Amino acid sequence: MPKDTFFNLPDEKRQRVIDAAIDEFAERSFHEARVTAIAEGAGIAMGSFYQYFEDKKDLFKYIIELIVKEKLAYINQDMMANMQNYGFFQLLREIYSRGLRFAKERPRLLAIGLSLTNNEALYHEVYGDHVQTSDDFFRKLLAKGIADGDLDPTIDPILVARLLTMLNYALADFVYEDGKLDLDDMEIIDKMLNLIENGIKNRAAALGGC
Amino acid sequence: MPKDTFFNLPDEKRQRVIDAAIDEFAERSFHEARVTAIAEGAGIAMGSFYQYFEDKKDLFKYIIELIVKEKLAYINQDMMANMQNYGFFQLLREIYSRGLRFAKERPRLLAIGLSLTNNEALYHEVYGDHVQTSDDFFRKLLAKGIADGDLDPTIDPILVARLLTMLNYALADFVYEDGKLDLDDMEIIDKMLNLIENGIKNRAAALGGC
Amino acid sequence: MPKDTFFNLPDEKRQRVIDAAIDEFAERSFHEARVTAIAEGAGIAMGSFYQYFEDKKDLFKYIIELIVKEKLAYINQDMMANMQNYGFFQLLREIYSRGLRFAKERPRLLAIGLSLTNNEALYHEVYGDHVQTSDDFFRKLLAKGIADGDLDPTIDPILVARLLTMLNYALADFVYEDGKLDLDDMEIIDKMLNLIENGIKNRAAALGGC
Amino acid sequence: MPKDTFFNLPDEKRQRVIDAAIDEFAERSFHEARVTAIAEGAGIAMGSFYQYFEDKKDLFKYIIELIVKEKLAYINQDMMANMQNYGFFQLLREIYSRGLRFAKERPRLLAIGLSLTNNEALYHEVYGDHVQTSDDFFRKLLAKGIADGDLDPTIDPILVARLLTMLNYALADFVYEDGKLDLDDMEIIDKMLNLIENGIKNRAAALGGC
DNA sequence: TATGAATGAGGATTCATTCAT
DNA sequence: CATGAATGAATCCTCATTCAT
Repeated sequence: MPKDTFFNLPDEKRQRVIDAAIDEFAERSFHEARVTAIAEGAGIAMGSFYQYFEDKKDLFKYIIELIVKEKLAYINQDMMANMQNYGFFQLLREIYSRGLRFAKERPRLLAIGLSLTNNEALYHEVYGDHVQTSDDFFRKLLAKGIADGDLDPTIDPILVARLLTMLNYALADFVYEDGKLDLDDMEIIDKMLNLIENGIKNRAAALGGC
Repeated sequence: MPKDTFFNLPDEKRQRVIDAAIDEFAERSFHEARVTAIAEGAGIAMGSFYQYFEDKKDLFKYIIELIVKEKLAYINQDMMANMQNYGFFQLLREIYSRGLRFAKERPRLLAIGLSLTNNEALYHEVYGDHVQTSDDFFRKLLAKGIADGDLDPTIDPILVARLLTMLNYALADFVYEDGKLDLDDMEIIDKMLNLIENGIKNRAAALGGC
Repeated sequence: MPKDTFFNLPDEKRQRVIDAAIDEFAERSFHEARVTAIAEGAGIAMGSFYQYFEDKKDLFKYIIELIVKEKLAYINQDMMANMQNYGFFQLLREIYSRGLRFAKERPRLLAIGLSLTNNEALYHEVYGDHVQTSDDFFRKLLAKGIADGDLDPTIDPILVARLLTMLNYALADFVYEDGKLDLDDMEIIDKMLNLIENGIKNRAAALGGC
Repeated sequence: MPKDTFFNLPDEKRQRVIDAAIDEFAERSFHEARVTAIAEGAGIAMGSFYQYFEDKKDLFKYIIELIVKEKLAYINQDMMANMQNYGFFQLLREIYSRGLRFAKERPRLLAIGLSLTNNEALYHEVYGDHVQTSDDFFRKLLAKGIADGDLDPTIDPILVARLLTMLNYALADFVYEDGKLDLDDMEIIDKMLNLIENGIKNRAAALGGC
């Protein structure tokens, strides 16, 4: 947790530090990121850095926290608060499209987040054990979907929750790789939702006799 | 490419070096990994390391090569060679189950591989541009599946190929997180294949009138 | 170019660093010179060295720059500015005597300069291509001497310029070898100038019949 | 002094070692020269090197010895043995032209020799104190020249001997810098001898009334 | 609180020389 | 004698963090 001195900083200066940190952490892994580069990027003295933060990790955790907050801001809070009024696929579509927008509009934040997922030790240090997983959220969503009769009741919610999480990352990755895919955003999402809904089996053939 | 001196080493010693390297690279990213730790872990002098390898990257590339070879050894070469005799889902099941076995039996190798996918610069240095992607493979498989009438011909093969790749990673991740899931291997795979095949929609309800 | 931190140092400390560097570079070639020895000699931490300089070469270039400046300070700027008022041999005498004084008073600086002339690669890195050679200067001087009628117009200015440069080095060498010669400075110079002027032929005999 | 094992080597192999050493020492200073490069260049094992030589310096001294011998071979022994039959300038011309030929035909040997002159410590270790100087030789030559009436008896033989030595180096340098001068060899030498003989003063003017 | 210099613990790499076979 | 692997001291350089003002 940053020191009080950091929060007492004039907004503009505090923001400069945050921006410099995001720049550096987006570019390099936590270990490779250099405190000097951040201080220089923010236009503050090295010594000041340690007036504001315990150490490099302290800043990093703070940045991750900001990213999580920012990510949440992308979610349609209103819709989430009134989940019960929406169908499962409607909600899923909303979640994915907001996630994709975040990825496109905040690519550096996304990069930092992704890099964190690849450093298990650091990940646990940042999130502790109460790993507020995206899995948890999807599990609830799935439970609701089954209860509402939208979903096949025989699916394994734990497995599917994980897959939905992974597919969310997959979407982000498409963006991160910058346009490997030539579809516009909603088209990708709708195709993906269709797959999730119906799978890839050639149903026409299978249902031929129907 | 390691120097001849390395390949002339007695098997036991060479293996010690490889093991020490795998230990270190599984634990830390390429940048964080310490040559000293590897040398110490292998019980050789620092100087010896540089008799065997050009530099740290030289060793790393070699280890990656070993991992790729090892991974290939897990694949059912016979089945792949006779692809045309098998159905799409049969092949996919085989691929996933072999991949999962590799992940369970060689978790450290998997970890190194995953960490490499997160360092784009290094990744390209190791693989060059001829990156024989898993995507490519799945695209061919999908084309065959559509041609054979196994798959819905309206799916987007590029998107689906990517999703199949991601799901493969997802499987590995389950294992890497060590038993978060309480299903046995084939059960996971079959459930996953079922989802891929049929999606998660409540078909019973939908087809009620049929 | 040293970093600002170096120039912001208290004079005394900065001078200590410079002295330690001169000591080391006078004793050992650029490659042999040890940064640690310089840091230790200056009483600073290894890390500080790299706060002041980019790297070893950065310091070396700076020292060379100082030497050049110092050498220039030995030259009679006034006389050089008013070259046209002096005869060729008068100017040459001045140049040689000033050069000799520099060599005697700053032997370590001389040693560094001489050692640089023996590392062609480094030399070019330090001076680039605009190598303001001593040859160039002597060529101009010779042209003037011929125009003024002081010099035999049939001499080859390029060759002679080079020889005058070499003789300048020869003078420095006498000094560097510490008193191999028992003449006092001006006597050496006058003898040398006499040789340059008249050669070593026994003119008395040759002109006997005149 | 190389060990007996070295001298017992088949000629061809011994020569390979010598050539490899000359290559390396011509390219890099003594300190920078790598024993490994020499061993590799000669096609011998590292261990063998130390069967032949005490250490790197041992080989270096030996190479210097060879160079001195080779240099002597360039001198017209016959003429030197019968010095008394030749005039001073005749002998000087011979010495310089032979020296120049050596420089042109054995540039790598020359390079090694020159580099040695720039490492005083090493120089003394190689030659000890009995520095068989070229100076000594020229002094004798000058004494003879004066006795014969060829030279101005008022010159300082010690100074002039040194200058003649330096001019010899100057010649070598011209060659080493590869054709900075567009004169053919004998022309350079004759011009140089003329300068040494007569100096550069405009004698025509001075002797106008004669 | 701000500053920026000082510190020193690493870490990669080189290479002469020794050693075991 | 030949071989070539083994060794480890030396050296440059980086950078998080501390300190003094």
